[in-house]
Amino acid sequence: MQKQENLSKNQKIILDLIEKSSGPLKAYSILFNVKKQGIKAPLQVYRALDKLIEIGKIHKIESRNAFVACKNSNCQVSKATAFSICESCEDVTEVSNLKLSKYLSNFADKSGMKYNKYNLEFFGLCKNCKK
Amino acid sequence: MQKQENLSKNQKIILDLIEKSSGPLKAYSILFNVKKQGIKAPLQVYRALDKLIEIGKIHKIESRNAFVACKNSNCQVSKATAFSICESCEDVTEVSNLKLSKYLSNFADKSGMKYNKYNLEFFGLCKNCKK
DNA sequence: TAACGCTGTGTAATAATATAACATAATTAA
DNA sequence: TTAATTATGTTATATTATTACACAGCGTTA
Ligand SMILES: [Zn+2]
Ligand SMILES: [Zn+2]
Ligand SMILES: [Zn+2]
Ligand SMILES: [Zn+2]
Repeated sequence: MQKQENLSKNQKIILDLIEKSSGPLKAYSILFNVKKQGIKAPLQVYRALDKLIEIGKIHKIESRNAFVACKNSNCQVSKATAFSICESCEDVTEVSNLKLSKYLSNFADKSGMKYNKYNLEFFGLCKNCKK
Repeated sequence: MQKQENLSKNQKIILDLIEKSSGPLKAYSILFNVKKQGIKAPLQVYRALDKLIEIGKIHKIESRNAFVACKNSNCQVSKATAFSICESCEDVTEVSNLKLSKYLSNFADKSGMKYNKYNLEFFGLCKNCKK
């Protein structure tokens, strides 16, 4: 895994912001929040996001167009991601369940396709919201 | 399940187009293709898409912002979807595997979340592309 | 019939998300 | 030290999706 020390300036700024956030952040909200640190254009944000995704430091929540820090310590799983998303408060938690990831990583159907990556999003109501 | 006869004019036009397509369609490509049938504005397309998704006739491929017809006959599974996506040719196939859907529908982790829906996207190379 | 709720339509404007194109600097590899 | 690779900065633009408002059609029901 690439060390954080190897990240570029913009990548560090943006990873730092995402890691400190309590929930998923959207690209333009990230942009807004890093303007004071000299990042002025969407592309600067998207480029950093792309890199951070590539090295597994963050993940994109596809159904929300939002980005979260990886919560699996020393994550190797940018290619095998699962999240649970509360449809009421929009809280997102990264699911880390070894049985699930093994099951999905080994999944094969009759299509003859070779999978090298998956993304799973569960939806429902979190503990708080289902009260 | 709602029958196609109950669909509105715009909904029928758009479902028909998606069902006849060999792959996922994007919203503005749909718009372009139904202009001759009197559908002129993005919102008309998105409204029909929303309804068709709601009743399970189509699904959205979240990672691609594209829409496909449901291939599970008499589909009740708009709340439990799985797709395999070829990263080379962008071909998309709906995975229908009873074991998988049971496994995921019953999945529960320690988070205390009650899931009522999931979406799973597998990525890889299809038969043709991995040659 | 009239009032109402509900679903769908039409239209214009705009918001939100993401990328293309081009120029340059910094870092790494050969 | 040349070349290749990676990152940056900037402007413009493309793509995806929603807000807001006006109105039409249909079934319920008062
Ligand atoms: Zn992770
Ligand atoms: Zn919640
Ligand atoms: Zn389906
Ligand atoms: Zn392919």
